[in-house]
Amino acid sequence: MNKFRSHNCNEVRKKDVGNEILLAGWINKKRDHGNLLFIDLRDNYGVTQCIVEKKNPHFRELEKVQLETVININGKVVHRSEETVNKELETGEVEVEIESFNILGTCKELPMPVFSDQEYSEEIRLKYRFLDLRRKKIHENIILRSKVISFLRNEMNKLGFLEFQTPILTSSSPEGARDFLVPSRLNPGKFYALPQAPQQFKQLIMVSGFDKYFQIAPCFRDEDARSDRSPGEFYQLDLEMSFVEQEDVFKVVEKLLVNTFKKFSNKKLLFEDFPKISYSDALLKYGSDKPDLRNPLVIEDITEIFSRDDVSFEIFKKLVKSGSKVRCIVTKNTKDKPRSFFDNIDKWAKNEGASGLAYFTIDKDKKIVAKGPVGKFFSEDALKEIIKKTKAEVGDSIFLSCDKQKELERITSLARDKIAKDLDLVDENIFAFCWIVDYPMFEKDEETKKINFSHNPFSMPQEDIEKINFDNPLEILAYQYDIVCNGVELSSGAIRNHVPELMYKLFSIAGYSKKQVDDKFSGMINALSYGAPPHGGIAPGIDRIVMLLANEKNIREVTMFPMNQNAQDLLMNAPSEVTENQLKELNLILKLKK
RNA sequence: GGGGGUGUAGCUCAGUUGGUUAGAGCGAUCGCCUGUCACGCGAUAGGUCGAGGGUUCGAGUCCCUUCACUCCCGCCA
Repeated sequence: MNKFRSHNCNEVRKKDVGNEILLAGWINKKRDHGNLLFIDLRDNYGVTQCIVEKKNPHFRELEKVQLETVININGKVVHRSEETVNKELETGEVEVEIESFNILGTCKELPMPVFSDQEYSEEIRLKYRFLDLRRKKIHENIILRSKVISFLRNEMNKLGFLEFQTPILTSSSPEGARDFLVPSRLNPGKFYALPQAPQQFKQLIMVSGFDKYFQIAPCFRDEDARSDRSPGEFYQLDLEMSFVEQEDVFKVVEKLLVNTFKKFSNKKLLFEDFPKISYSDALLKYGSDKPDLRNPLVIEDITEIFSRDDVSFEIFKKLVKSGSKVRCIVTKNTKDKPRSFFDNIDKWAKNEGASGLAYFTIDKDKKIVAKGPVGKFFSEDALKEIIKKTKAEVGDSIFLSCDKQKELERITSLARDKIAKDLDLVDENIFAFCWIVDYPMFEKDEETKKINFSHNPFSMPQEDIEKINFDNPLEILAYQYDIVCNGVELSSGAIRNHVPELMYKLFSIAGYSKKQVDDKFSGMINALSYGAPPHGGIAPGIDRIVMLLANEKNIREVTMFPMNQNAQDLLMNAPSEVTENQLKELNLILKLKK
């Protein structure tokens, strides 16, 4: 037995009654009855109630000890009387009669309470993260994170994947996010970049013949934060496999995620075989490439209805003539919803920058009619056509929006969420996974009209090289895929392009010369010329997986030491200024914007 | 870079139409209390109302500027 403790704070049970024990931990809570003092002692494992009476010579001293002071006590384990058993506590049938104690770590007046369910500002939580992390919920989240990572690592090992580390100081790449740069002392004027992902390294590992690789990989991207996106750094379960097709990757990852989510959550999985939705379908049916499939609402395109002569909705008809589209969302059996339900949604849409959401409800007397402000614009035949197209029924309502495709996707996607929320259609108690597949290789920047890679420039186009129509680059689809769960993008992956000539060709479409490709991707393009196996992989985001499992809406709740929105670490005071000498060694001169 | 929200005691918050000395709970300090588990009771201390400027006889409250935190857009192969 060591000098601090014989048991942890969640171990003592009835069987220990009568024994002298040593406990160590933080003072979670005191209840001082004047002649009787209760002390809840807390550690990583739990809480044990300790008790001391006035006759004990240490009583006065213990009464004065601050909360969150670290002490150890020795004392005798005793039964609690039946009325005083605490069922909330695993150790609640017993308590420890303190005989003596030591203060191991004193505690000043707390800037924020530890034992409290109150919420605190991020600022104080991050500044005193070590206190925040003592609190039950986040403490458990971080433990969950550890367990999830161990589990993933173990599963990967079982599947025959080898874990390798890849460099943290590497080279800047032209595609993708902004890099974090590190100046090189030995190479004046040159910079390393922190890896945005070990993308090129994992491909090199495949070219090196290792067959199956994984890593719990830190990734660094200098982009602005969101609630589900830490500034600076995050972790991926990075994996890559040789001699695989898309389906082989799917099989591995699907099973891995199903096992993980079943093990660490009680929520139901809506699909154990993840549905595969093409990128273009996703944008049509959900307005987004990260649809929340818990939401049953689906968007339908009914543009063609507005070229009919028996539809007199002139505003939409005019817009359609000039290239806009009309899409709609059908809500089941909403004919008895009050006017305010519809008007609120219309008002909400206007607030979101749309021109509003038109709506009508399908009803039937002798014939099918549309009720609502725009109902009168549709003939019975037109309504029948809409019903056929959207599978709507009498009693359903239809919300319509008309705009240019991109804006229309944006607003219908938001409307889908909003309407589902108002109608309470989303079951919070399930996980709905899906694959988004068939991403286009390229996209057009609407402003510059330039063709860019839409996702990963190293992805393999789907056609045979000879059949690819390079004159229509926007039509080229790639073996590129995402996993989405409950509307959260969890991973991105691809079958990689391992053919150098094809790589040069694709980069040339995005405006890179052969020389630029050779310069920027020298390691990889060179490696591909010396016997590269076909290979592919994916990289599920660990922080987001844990966020979903912990039922949290913010990534900082599952990150031990996160930075704030301005990418500052308030605890360690980073980033910070450096000395003149450090700058000089690095051949740097600061020229700050005023 | 842009838009929204928030900012009052150590912490969480209230503060009316602009009106006397800015309040509560928790925490801290002191006192009382032998069965609590959010113990209870009493008292005390604790405030640049984020900062600066303006309007006004008078500003926590209205206006302008600015800062911090946060959410969103842009960005995130």
